[in-house]
Amino acid sequence: MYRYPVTSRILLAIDCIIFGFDGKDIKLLLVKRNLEPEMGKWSLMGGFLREDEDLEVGAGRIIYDLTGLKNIYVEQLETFGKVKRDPAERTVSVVFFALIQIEEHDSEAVKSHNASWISLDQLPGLIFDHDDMVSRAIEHLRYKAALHPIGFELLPELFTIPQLQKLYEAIYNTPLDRRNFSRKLLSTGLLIDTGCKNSNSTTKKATLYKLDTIRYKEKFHAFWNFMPDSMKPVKI
Amino acid sequence: MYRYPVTSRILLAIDCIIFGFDGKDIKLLLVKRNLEPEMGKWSLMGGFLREDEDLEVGAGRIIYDLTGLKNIYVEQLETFGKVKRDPAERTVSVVFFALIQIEEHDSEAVKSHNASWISLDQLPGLIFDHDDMVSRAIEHLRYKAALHPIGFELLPELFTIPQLQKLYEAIYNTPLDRRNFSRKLLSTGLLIDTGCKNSNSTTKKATLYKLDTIRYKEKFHAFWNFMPDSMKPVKI
DNA sequence: TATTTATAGTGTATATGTGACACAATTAAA
DNA sequence: TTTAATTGTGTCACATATACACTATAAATA
Repeated sequence: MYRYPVTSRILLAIDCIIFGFDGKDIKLLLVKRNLEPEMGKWSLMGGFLREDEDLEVGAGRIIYDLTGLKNIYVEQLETFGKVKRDPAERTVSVVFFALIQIEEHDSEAVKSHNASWISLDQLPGLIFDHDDMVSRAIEHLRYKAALHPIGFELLPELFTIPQLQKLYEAIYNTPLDRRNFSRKLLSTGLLIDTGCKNSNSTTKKATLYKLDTIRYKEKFHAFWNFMPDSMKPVKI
Repeated sequence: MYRYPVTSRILLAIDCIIFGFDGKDIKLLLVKRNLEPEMGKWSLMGGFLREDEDLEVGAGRIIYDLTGLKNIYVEQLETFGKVKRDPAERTVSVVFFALIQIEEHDSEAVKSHNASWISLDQLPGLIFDHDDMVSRAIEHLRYKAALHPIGFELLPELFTIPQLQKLYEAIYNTPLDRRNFSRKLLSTGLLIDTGCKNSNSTTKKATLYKLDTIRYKEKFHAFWNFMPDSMKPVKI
């Protein structure tokens, strides 16, 4: 078989930005790096692409390894390839963006990888260009959440409207009007009233909804302009 | 210096999707491939990433080589990495998305590369997964043009509102109402009336505008919801 | 048992933006 | 000078967004 007459072949890494929401804060799953260089410092969860592996498969493997979860929301974000980004050797990193339901993760696996959930406002400095990757991912989260109903990916299967509101307030770091938020959300037709009530609450119990997964797919592009203009994503 | 103990290093390609607009149709700059495999077939313009080269620099080099243009609108689109995407050898391709002013390109350079401008509705089948790359790029163009004022990148420095309208009609493949289009455009405050008139027209001459580049940067995120909902990007 | 406190749920008036549509103005060719 | 093609501007009805106030529920407490 023909092989290209080009000398330089490059190491390909995959790094994963894994978002979760604990009901109050948006969090990232970060690990203490267990290999040189920069061993012991905080970084994104990553790994090297295998020869027999598609990119998304590699990302799925890395995420499964750390969280025990499959079939979650993952998209490719951007590829970082500055010549000097990794001091050891030239490495190009394809960065993936994942949203998970934080309750579902396998805490044993997380512990064994020396990983932790860390709030966005308490992020430590990360190795290499991982800070840039995170900035880009937060920008993308804000962008995408204003246009498409991806917020649900961060919530449990059953959720209340106040929970959803707290999520959006966390994403955009801004208070929202309860009444307008509720009306706008319900008008999307994406929520199904389960009839049940939230039992956690100490006062009036909120209605539990679930996502209408059929309409979710239909309406994935019809969620535009969900956030007010003043909240439109701006680089941070 | 430390080097990672991983065996597989991979060939990294860059492919560029270059859009132009001739006043009537959106066009892509495609080349007849001059190396094996698939020599002689249509493909995107591409090349291999050099060892000493950042990704964007590589993309800039490839685009400059073909068009003679620098400082144009380029963004990274997506990285394609299916194991079998290139039959010769595993190659991961980082795809870039470029918008150029079609009048400005160096037609000698284009000719010497066996390249042609081809309308979106007359695209030939392309090699490998380049068709997928193009689909993704068209989707991205529609998405982005509805949210950000990038259409200007495809027009000459001086342009008329009817020209701009034809551009958006071409992007979304739909007729738009002249009056509403004009009102919406002017309300962005991005256009500066040059006082001049278009001389090409055979009937009433349209006013020539130029882009307010300062407001362009300020308003890059404030262009949301520009297209009607019915035109929101849908996968093709 | 009544009251208090915290949170959830619904309604309305006003302003703003959008889409549909009609008419006047300009230019060159017939 | 009439005609045909294209550009520029105005208006009305309707939908949507925002700001804001009141009612309902549940648990703790007086």
